[in-house]
Amino acid sequence: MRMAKGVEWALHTLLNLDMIGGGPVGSGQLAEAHGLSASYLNKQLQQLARAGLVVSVPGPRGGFRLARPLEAITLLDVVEAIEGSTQLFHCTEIRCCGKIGELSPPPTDTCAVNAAMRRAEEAWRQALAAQCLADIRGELDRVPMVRQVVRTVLE
Amino acid sequence: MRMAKGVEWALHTLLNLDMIGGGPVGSGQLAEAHGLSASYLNKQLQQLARAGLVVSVPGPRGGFRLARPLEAITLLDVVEAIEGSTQLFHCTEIRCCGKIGELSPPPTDTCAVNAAMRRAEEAWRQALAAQCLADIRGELDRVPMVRQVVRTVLE
DNA sequence: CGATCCTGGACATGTAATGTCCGTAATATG
DNA sequence: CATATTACGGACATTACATGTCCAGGATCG
Repeated sequence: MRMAKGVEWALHTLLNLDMIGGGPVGSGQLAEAHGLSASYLNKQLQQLARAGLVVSVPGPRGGFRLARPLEAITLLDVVEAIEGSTQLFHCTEIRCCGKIGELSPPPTDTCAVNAAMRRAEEAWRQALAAQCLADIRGELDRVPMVRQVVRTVLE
Repeated sequence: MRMAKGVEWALHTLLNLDMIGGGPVGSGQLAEAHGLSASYLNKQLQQLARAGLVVSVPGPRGGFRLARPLEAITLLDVVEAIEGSTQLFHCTEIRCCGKIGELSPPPTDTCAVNAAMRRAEEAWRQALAAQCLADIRGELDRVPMVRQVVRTVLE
């Protein structure tokens, strides 16, 4: 049970896109900035584009730019864009299988185990939705050099 | 990003062990109850035993029994026993890699991205720890037949 | 027109969950 | 004591999915 690395890549890349300003940046440059695989990061950026978090610009001098300010992008937005779903627990209804399932009447309610796990995940989702990327940028800005280095690397 | 099925198996099996009462039940019977793979469920039960949630009894008429009442077993206990860890996000410190990493001074603080993700996961863990299996049993008991069927199947 | 860059699919690789098998140890029963 | 039953634990095969690569298209700028 482990989140895809693409989430980490996407979060740092979105923060870099913000620090550089408005112009689009190519996926190759964004990959070089953190030593990532260019073609694979490109896949993640396409998912961010489909989710409406970034805008893709084809052609020379093209690339990706933020679709909206970091204040309007939550951690949940990014996780769902990359992972596709934030559902950790998948109920397979084993209460309906085996001997117990055969002897039990077909259930009409939702599985109590499933419901309990979903309640916990909802707390996670809310905590993800309560934090936006601007909050993280605020922490980064307390460290000197960071913004300057990013601008140097991405021109 | 998906939780192991073993967590679902373990939760239902622990609930069954409670409904049957005190005597140990073999992993084969517990697997038949929900149509699960006997040898694989046995692995999960061994992990629950190592975590101290169940007690294993070798020999004929042996099996597994609860180590403590359901009031003292939380969802977090079970998830950690099966998954080994509840850490979803793994920071690979990509801020130290690539061109940005080379130009930046070695960081002394924890990565802000990592910190934010950990805050969200902590909310999840707390929600898991706030629910015990006795709560789920309470919901199950509102459905008729359940307890009776389990006792019939597991003798 | 040609170079650059995104798009999207196909494909290969690596890793972890899932599932099976078998030999060993422990213990209740006859 | 002998045997059957059960847990224990390692080795192995299978499957699913994340990761990574590659290539043929399409869009756009100069």
